[in-house]
Formats: sequence, structure tokens, C-alpha cells
Amino acid sequence: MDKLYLIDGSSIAYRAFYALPLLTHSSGTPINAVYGFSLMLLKLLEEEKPTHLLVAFDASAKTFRHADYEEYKSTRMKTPDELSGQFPIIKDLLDAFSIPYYEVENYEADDIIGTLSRKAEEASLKTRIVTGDKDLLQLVSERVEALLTRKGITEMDVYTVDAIRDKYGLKPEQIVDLKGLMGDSSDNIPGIPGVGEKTALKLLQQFGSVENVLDNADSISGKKLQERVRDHADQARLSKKLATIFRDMSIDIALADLKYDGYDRERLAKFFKKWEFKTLQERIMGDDVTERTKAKDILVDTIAHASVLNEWIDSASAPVALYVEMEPGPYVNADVIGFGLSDGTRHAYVPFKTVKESRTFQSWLQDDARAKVGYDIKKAMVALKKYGIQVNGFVFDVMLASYLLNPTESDHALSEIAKQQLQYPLPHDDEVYGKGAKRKQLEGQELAEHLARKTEAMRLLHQRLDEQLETYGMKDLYYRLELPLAKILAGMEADGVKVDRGRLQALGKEFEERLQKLTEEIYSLAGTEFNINSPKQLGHILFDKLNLPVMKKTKTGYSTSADVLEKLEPQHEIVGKILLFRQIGKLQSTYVEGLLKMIQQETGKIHTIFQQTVAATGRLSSTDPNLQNIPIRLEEGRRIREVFVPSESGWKILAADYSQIELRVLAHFAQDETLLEAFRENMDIHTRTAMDVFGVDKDRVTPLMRRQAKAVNFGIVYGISDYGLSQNLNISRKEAATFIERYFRSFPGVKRYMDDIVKQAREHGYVTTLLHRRRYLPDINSKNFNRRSFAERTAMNTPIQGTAADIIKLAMVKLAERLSREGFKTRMLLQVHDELIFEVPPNEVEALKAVVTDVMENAVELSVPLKVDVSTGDTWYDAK
DNA sequence: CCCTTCACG
DNA sequence: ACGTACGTGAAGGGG
Repeated sequence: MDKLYLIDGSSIAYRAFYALPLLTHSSGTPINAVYGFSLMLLKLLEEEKPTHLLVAFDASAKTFRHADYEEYKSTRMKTPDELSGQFPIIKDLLDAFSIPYYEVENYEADDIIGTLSRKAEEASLKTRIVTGDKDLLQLVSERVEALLTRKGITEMDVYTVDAIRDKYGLKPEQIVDLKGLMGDSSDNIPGIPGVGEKTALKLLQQFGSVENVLDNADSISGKKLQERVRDHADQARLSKKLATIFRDMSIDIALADLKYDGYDRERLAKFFKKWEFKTLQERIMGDDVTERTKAKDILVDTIAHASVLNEWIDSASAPVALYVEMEPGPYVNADVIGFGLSDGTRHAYVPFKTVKESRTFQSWLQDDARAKVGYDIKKAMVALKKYGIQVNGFVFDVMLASYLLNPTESDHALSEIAKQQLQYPLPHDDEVYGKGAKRKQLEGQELAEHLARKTEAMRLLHQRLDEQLETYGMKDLYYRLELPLAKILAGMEADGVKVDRGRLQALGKEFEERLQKLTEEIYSLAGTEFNINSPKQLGHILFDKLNLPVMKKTKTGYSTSADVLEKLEPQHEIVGKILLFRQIGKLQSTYVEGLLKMIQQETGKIHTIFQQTVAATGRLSSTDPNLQNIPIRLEEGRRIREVFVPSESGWKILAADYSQIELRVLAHFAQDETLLEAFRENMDIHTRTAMDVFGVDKDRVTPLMRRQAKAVNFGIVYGISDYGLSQNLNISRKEAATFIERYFRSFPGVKRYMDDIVKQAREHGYVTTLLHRRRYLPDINSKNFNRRSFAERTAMNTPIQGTAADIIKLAMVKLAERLSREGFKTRMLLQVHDELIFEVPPNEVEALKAVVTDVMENAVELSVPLKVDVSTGDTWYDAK
């Protein structure tokens, strides 16, 4: 919508001059009116956003009005020198703003404004007049409004037809009649002596105009007043004429000439600098300014004003690349510094301050229909949640795409992806920021340019990586699994898990006492004090001092690992104590102390980070802290789980885990009759394996046989080797080989599958999962036995582990959708590879059990059923 | 910064 | 003969 602003330059200059103290430039030149004028213009541009603009000035002391009335304005004091000297500077200011100004010999600014506003009305253009002079209210109409300075220079009131009626009870065109009757001492317009505002308004209420008042002088109440009106009839007519703005000048200006396209920041800043308007200079050029700099071949604007940002985002072409810059480290509480934006043609850096000021931008962020391309969108979403900002509409995450295309790559730094995919010269963050202690946050121009190149690269990568996902048949996996999952994980990370700090501290105290006692006992048995945590010192004590037999060595010396110590346990009392010290020490340092450090002070919660681009098989991992390896196998450690509690009183913890998901996946892939049957009949799989491997009836399976069968099953999933199995079961390699041979004789389908998958890997160079996740195995044809063997085991393991990961991820996406659709208050808290942990209000427990079981068991359809076990409790420990 | 150890699936 | 179980992350020691 076009809006014309006509500024009464002379009036505003006077206003500014008298409203502000007489500020001077260091040379002594008075500059206050220029300063006030500048303030008014900046505010006007920011708040009103004129599309067309003109400043009108009075041209000279003499005007056509003097021909009618020589005394016009004659009582007015001469313009003070301090002000008149500022007019040329104000015109320089307007030049710096690129705002046109206009003055015409013999006419006043009012007449120019009157003429142009009439033209604008005829062209149906909305007009606002900016002035300090009430006379101009006569120009107000349906399409013309006036902004009248109220106090100071930047506060203005809007006068519409309605506002004028409310205030004076007059139509705008009656303002001249008012002046005709009451006069105007400042312009030396006489009016009718003895008639002031009150009387004039009363007369106009009754008669409507000067002419009518004069014609009906007889009907005026009050003898004296009648007389005055009659005596000064001509003077009243003249006064009205003088007050009437001339709206029909021949002016050689088309409205199109008044189109305003904004100012050149540098030019205006130069002007402000020259006149020492430091704050104004900073306001437009300092850190809160749109500053254009150049990063290599691209230009980047630093947007510091919400209004500029609003326009930018309103006119952006989708999708917009969005990079959220924040402080390093675990990001749940990281401060956001700013945003990099790119829509393909324009690049912008937006300090977070500006983001917070712009509601338009925030609703853009929230709008699912406004497409955004991100890099590590989970991180961005979690970091912004802290500020109550929700981001929707991410249609692509460069990091996630890179991970799917190359899951074995450990580093998905944007610079690396850009370099490999595009040969795009983007410096690595470590290069730009420095590493570790040397790291420093970039600021200003440097940061803006770095982000501009990032967002530029992101947009280019969006195109390219999307094509590759298509080529490899991974679009569904990407758009329907990983991308939606990122948002779900963001929610889980942001929600966090409540921890009972007191309980954890109590456990810590208990462990501390036990460690103290064990330490003393160990020192006493060793006959000396040493660092039990140092494998080197411990090895020295055990193998040199106590002369225990050396079972295994490491690159650096004696091995003191648990499996070695377990074998030595009967030989010396100290060994058992060391094993226990290790066990308790691990609980103390990693779990008690480690977790305490991660509890957020205010909320008592822990917010892990789920790594979605780390595990080569497609699994998630968990860091800061790792909540996927909380102890369970030994009772002492398991008690750590007591400290994980619901975040709302009365709620429960619910755990749902897949039963034997990897072996079920194996049964599906291998199509082995025996295995398929075992799962279809819902048998205890390890017992069943023992029956087949050892050739005995169910009743004859001993606990040892079941334990060994279980180890064989694990071995199968890992890509079995006799050596590995022998180590695990502490048996000879030959015995292990016999187990494996018997297993494959019992499950020939599994044998065939393992041979096939390795063969496939050799032929294609990669293996895939159920949902087409892909892992390359470059070493599969290596001449190096080690590397080749490793690749072969990976070929056997990855489709199984990866498919299990696909399944639970898909279940998470489907679950989140269903819980939200059905209005559950339940929150998904954690994923631990084959199980999901929730906190749930008591009244939802039963319904959740049903929904979770349904969704998890039916996430995909395999040749065997998927089975889920659900349990609940007041803590994670109790949900067993 | 690497190594060893150990927690989980 | 080779010399390893698959996938992770954190802590502590020591150079």
C-alpha cells in the first residue's frame, strides 16, 4: 500500500529548534534543529515506512499573501540567526537521506503541501502531513491525515476527520473559518477582535462558516458581539482568505517523483559523523544497523532493525537457509548469538537481539509452511526453545543428509561436506574460531561473512544432497524417518529427565565410604600406598611385587582388565578387592559425580544430547551425559536408576522394550525355518538355541548350556568368529568352533544368509538395512586379513543392528504423532537402542501401555512378530 | 591427546 | 599365520 508523507519542513525545523537545547557542533555552529529533524525522520522512516516522501519549505519572507495584507506575519520575530543558519544544513541532511525537498518563490510550505495532497487525493493515494502547525488540519480528508507534533519533536498525534470533529466539533474545512473569526496572532491574522476560540467555535456550531456568520449577524446572541462582527466583516473575510491554504499551485512534480527507496546508510552515517551525531551514527551504522559487507563473492547484510528483518523475511524466496549461531558446548543452555539467513540471492546476518524484537520473524520461524533449510536442526530447535521460540518448517538438514549418505564419516562439519560435494571454499569452524582454550567467538563483520558463506553452502548442498538421496533410494528414510525424528529428539532433549539429587548424593556417600575402606584394605594387602586407578602402578604391584602370573599384556604393559583379574581372583585376596574397587569407583566417578555435574540447577533435570549422526549402523548415541549406559547388570550399579524419577508428582516411569529384536530381524532376513518357528511360537530363544546346538530336550537344557547358547546368539549377531566366542565364554577356540559349527547345522538358513550378505558386500561394496540405510565397506576385499575380517563381520552385523535401529526410530516417529493426535500428556524421555522410556500421568498409564505396544509391535511388518514388554514404576529402577 | 578400562545395547 | 567379537561414551592416567 503506497503512502505519501508530506513534511512541513519549516514548521518541523522551528519546532525542533525550540524543543531542544541549543546544541552546537564543536566548531560552534548551532545544530539542534538539524538533530531534532534527524530524530523525527529516523522515527518516521522506521515506524511509518513511507513509500513516497517530500519535505516542503517556505521559500522567502514575502508571499502572495502580503499582496492582500502587508502586515501578514509582520509581528512575528525575525527567525533567529541560530536557526536560519541551520536550514542549509537541514537540506544537506535531506540529501543524505535521499529525501526530496521543495520550495517555491512567493508560496509557503503549506501551499505546496496543500497542492500535492490534493493531487494525491485525486490519485487515490493515502497521504499523511507531518507538521507542528494546526492550520494544516484544514487539509485533512478521508484520504489525508495529519501528524501533529505533540511535545518535543518525535511525539505526534494523528488527526483524522473524526479526531478533528471530536476535538473541535468542526469539519476540517471549517478550520479556516475558525481562523477567520478568531485570527492568529503568530501570523498576525487579525480575525474579529474580541472573538477567541470559544466564541468562534460557538458561532461556527451555529452558522457553519464565516460567510454565514456575517450574513446572519442579526441572529447572533449578544449585542456587543453582533456589533463586533458587523464592524469587522471585511477583516474576517480577509483573515479567512489568509488562513486558507492555496491548493492549486502549478507544481512541476509528479507523485512518481516522490517515490522513496530508502537511504544510503554510508552516506547518511557520513553526514552524522560530520556533525558529530555520534548516537545517530551508531544507530544506523553501529552494531544495531544493517551493514553490508563482503564475504568472498557474496554480499551480506547485518540486520539490526526488526523492521528491516520483517521486510527481508516477507520478501524472501523459499526455502531460506537458516543457521543458528550459538555459544559452544552442550547446547541445552547455550546462548544464541545470531542467525545466518540466505534465500539464494540475499544473505543476511541477524543478531539475536533483532530476532527477539521481530514478531514477524518469529512467526515466520514458527510457520510450518515457510520452508527452511538447516544444518543440525535439532541443535537449533533445542537452543531456541530456551527462549520460547519454536521452529517449524525445516524441510532439510544438511548434516543429517550427509550422515545418511556416508554414515561411517565421523565428521559432518559443514565445511567438510561443502568441500567434498561442491569444492566450496568454506573454512572449518575450528579454523575460524580456534580450538579448545584458544576458541573465541566471532563478532560483527567476520561473523556475518562466515555465516553468509555457511548459509550459501547450505542452500547449494540442499539441492545436491537431495539428488543423491534420490539416487540411492533413501528419500523415504530421510524425509519420513530421520528428519521428523530430529524434531522429536529435540523435544526429548529439551524436556530432559528429572533426577533426585538428594538420592544421588546419598548413593555417593555410601560409595565413598566403601571406597575408603577398600582403599585401606588394598594398601594393607599390597604393603604400600599406590594409585589403584593407574593400570601401570597396579600392574607393578600385582605382577612385580606380588608376582601374580601375567595372563595378558597390552601395548604399554601388563593388562589389568576385569577378565584378567577374574582369573587371578583365587590367587590373592587383593584381586577381589581391586575388582570391587573398580566397580564402585566407576559408579562413583562416572555416574554419581558425572551425573551430578549435569543436573541443571533450576530444574533438577538432565538434558542428554542424542547424537543422530554418529553411529555407523544408524543407531542413536547419547552424550553430555550418556544416558544410554546407565548400569543395570549388577544390582549395586542398577541402584543408580533409582535417581531417575518423573518430573511431575504422582506421575510414573514407563519402560517399553523390544524383546530379542535383533534375533527377530535375523530370522526375517535369513528366513531360517527353525528360527522363524521359534519366534512364531514365542519360545525362549536361548533355550531353543541350546536345544538345537546341544541336541537335548527342553527339560535337559542346563543353565550353563543356556548361557553358552546365549553367547552364541550374540556372536551370530556380531558376525561370529571362533576366537571372539572363545574369549567371551572363556573356552578354547576349538570348542568355540564346534559350537559355531553345530549352530550353523541347526540353523542352515542363518548360515546361508551370512554367506550371502558377505558375498553381496563384496559385489556391491555396501550393505543395507530394511529401510535402505546403507553402509559402505571399503575393506571387504582387502588383502589384509584383519581389515577384511572386520569388514565381513560388519557386513553381517550392520543390517541386523541397523534394521533394529530403523524399527525403533520409526516407532518413535509414529508414537510421537499418535500421542500428540490423541492428546496424551505423556512425554517420551529416552531411547536406549531397543527400549523407550516415558513419564506418564497416572490416568494415562493403561492407555499408554496399549498404544506403545501397538505402535512398537506394528512399526514394520516382518516374517516374525515383534514383541514388546512394558513395565512401570515410580523410578526408572522400578520400571523393570 | 592417546590409552585403558568399563558402563550400556 | 594373521589375531578380532558389533555399536557406543566417559573417566582417569600419563606423556
